[in-house]
Amino acid sequence: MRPVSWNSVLPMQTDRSAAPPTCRDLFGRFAADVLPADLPERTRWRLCELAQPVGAAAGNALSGECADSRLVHVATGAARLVAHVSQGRDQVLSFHFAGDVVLVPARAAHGYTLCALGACEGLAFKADPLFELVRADAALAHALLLRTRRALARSREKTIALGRMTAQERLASFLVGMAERIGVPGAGGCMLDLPMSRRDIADSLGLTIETISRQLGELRAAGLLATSGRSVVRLIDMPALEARAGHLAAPC
Amino acid sequence: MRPVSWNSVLPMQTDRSAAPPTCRDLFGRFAADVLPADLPERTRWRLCELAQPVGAAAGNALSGECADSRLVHVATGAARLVAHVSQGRDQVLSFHFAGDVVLVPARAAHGYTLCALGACEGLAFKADPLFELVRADAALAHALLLRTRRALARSREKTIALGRMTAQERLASFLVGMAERIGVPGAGGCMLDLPMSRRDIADSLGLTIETISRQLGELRAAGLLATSGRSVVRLIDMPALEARAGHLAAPC
DNA sequence: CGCAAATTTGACCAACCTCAACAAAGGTGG
DNA sequence: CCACCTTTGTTGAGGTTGGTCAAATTTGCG
Repeated sequence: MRPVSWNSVLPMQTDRSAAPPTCRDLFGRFAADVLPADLPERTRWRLCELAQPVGAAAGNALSGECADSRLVHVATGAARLVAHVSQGRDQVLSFHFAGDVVLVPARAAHGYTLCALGACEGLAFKADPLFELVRADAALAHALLLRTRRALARSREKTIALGRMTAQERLASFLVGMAERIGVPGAGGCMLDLPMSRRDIADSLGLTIETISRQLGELRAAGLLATSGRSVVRLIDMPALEARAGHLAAPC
Repeated sequence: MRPVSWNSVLPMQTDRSAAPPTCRDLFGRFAADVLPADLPERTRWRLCELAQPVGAAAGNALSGECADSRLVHVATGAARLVAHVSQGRDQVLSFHFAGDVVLVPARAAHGYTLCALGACEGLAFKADPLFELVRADAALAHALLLRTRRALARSREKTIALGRMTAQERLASFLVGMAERIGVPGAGGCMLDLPMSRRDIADSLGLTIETISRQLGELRAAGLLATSGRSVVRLIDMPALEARAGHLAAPC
């Protein structure tokens, strides 16, 4: 039972050199993930000009607090979008994995940072010129609109969790959500290798690390899941977890 | 689902006032608020075909729990988007006023309802055919993307409030936000005429009506605001309110 | 003016936070 | 490969914020 190490796979190795991936590599991934197939060459070129490769090691900012808002495509690794409320009070707004696109707001009523969980790299675009470009291409606009709608839906789910759920419901809801995104179904339950720490989970669910730990313990005691090491969780009874997550039963 | 013609009249119950707005009126408002000026006539026509007038009196559903998600343009009045967690546990996701556009999700892990606060009317579009249309028009897509980005930003602010703020900070933050949207600046402070009840505010901030009442009392005692009747609030000291809302000071 | 609904207030309670000590994990260097 | 050590996570005791229940009060409509 040796947990798979995230970091062993991640170190950025393009091909021959030890150099970080070229903008070209990253742009290829970005294009494959989000750009429509029939995007005009001219627009593609403009996008490539706007793209800035970003990368960071565990815990560091991919795209720090910034005067203008940005859109970041995560190519490898995982990241968290954090809002800084005040000294020692952070709120994780969302987690992101390879293939995701994140809108990182400019500093406003609060500061925002996109932080790497483990090594992470991607492409950043300044929002203003990007959305100016988008204005001219319906397919691109449609693609970004779809992503933004999905982000909105996730954000609303989080609002529901933080506003009206108990600690246990929030954690169950978090685990079910992660299972959908990065879970590996297998015999005896869905395997999760969580790239984020207890603190990240706590800051995401509006709780403390102690509460996360205790609630995990309760779910373990109830036989709904098993843990192994820091990051591996096996979800044994998904239906029961979904029930505790306060999910509606099948529509009437 | 009934086809709608240019001349059809709003299917609303009573109209003591002379002229209830026709679908034409509503579409005109919608077009003025969100459609780009140079939208092709053909697209405009298709949109008009998709539009369904909706309206409700205080407390009633404008667009109830539904099998498919919808986009609603609020023409007059105000509304709240509510998620139903379980019997007696509701979470208000957002408030909307005349001119706003709301994405009402289909029933999924939770049920969603768009409810009128006071009399409210608008136009609803089924999301799927609408976003199919959007695919062909960059300007329209751009307009909706902008609205969706704004909704995402608001949703994130709410996440921050619910996750990491105290009751008083949440209320201050709510009041500051409402002041920006529907406040009327005047001598001696910004006047707010809140269309929502204490319960709505509580369900929006993840608190109870009692806590809202108590915190309002504290802010009143601190001289930051004055209340008059159920719905009128005068924000006397905005800077102090913003400070209590946990807003960052001016950028460094 | 009368009344039902909304709001305010008070007393008490519990979920979750805080603080502190302890245990496990997993990386490092011998 | 193992001992060490730092970081991360777990567990326990006690405090606080905000929830719950109940009653008094206000509001604004008819």
